[in-house]
Amino acid sequence: MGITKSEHFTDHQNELANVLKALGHPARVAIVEYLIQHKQCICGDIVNELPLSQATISQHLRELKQVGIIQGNIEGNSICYCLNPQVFEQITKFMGIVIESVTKNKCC
Amino acid sequence: MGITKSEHFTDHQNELANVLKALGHPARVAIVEYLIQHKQCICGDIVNELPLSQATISQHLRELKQVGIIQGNIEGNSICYCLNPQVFEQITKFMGIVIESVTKNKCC
DNA sequence: AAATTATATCGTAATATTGCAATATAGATT
DNA sequence: AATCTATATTGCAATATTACGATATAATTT
Repeated sequence: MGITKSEHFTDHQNELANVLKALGHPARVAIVEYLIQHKQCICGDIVNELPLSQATISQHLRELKQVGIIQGNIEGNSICYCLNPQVFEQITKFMGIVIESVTKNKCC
Repeated sequence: MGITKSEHFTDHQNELANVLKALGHPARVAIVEYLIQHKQCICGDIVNELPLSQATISQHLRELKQVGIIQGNIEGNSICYCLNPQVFEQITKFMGIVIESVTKNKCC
């Protein structure tokens, strides 16, 4: 099929999965890492950095933006993108719960 | 195309992306959450929990196992799965770096 | 206003993912 | 050893993702 049965899962599960899926591509990890180092970017910066076409980079930026990982502000001619901390706090919170749970219990 | 150009990215970027992609599906988030609560599971437990077929659940478990999110130990007839903390520490480390970076710099 | 610069969108091809029925495998029980 | 129980694998259809050339849009500069 290829269609995820989102309706069977909780909002929380769907939202978290969407954010993690958006981060689940090396180009998008690379974009986030670029933003960690350079604080901000325009689309052209990433086009120069990664061996992907402008159209593809624009698409990856849109995906990151759609789930709130980055935000874009119009700045004259171009659009300035930067990281949105809230989403990462959500992810870290989830990971923290997992780690806490796991360290308490030995595996079978 | 549909093919990710992994060869253009670093091992670290590919590995992290693979783990996050594996977590990027609500059914697999649900499986992890089940493991947080119940410490361990066999395939049949998840089949009873989620409205997906046994074949589909088995496939999701395999994906989680492939990237090291869970580990499975043969226990007689069935296979006992549980969470592997190392992978989550890796993710949390990455998220921590992002959050530290972002809180230091205002967005454009 | 024409040209330039920067980004987004459209259309399309190739590949990947999701999901399930059917079947295979393997240990446990009778 | 035949049956049962638990899980994995195979094959397939439907849908999603990835990537890019071509083109559209919109602000900037000449």
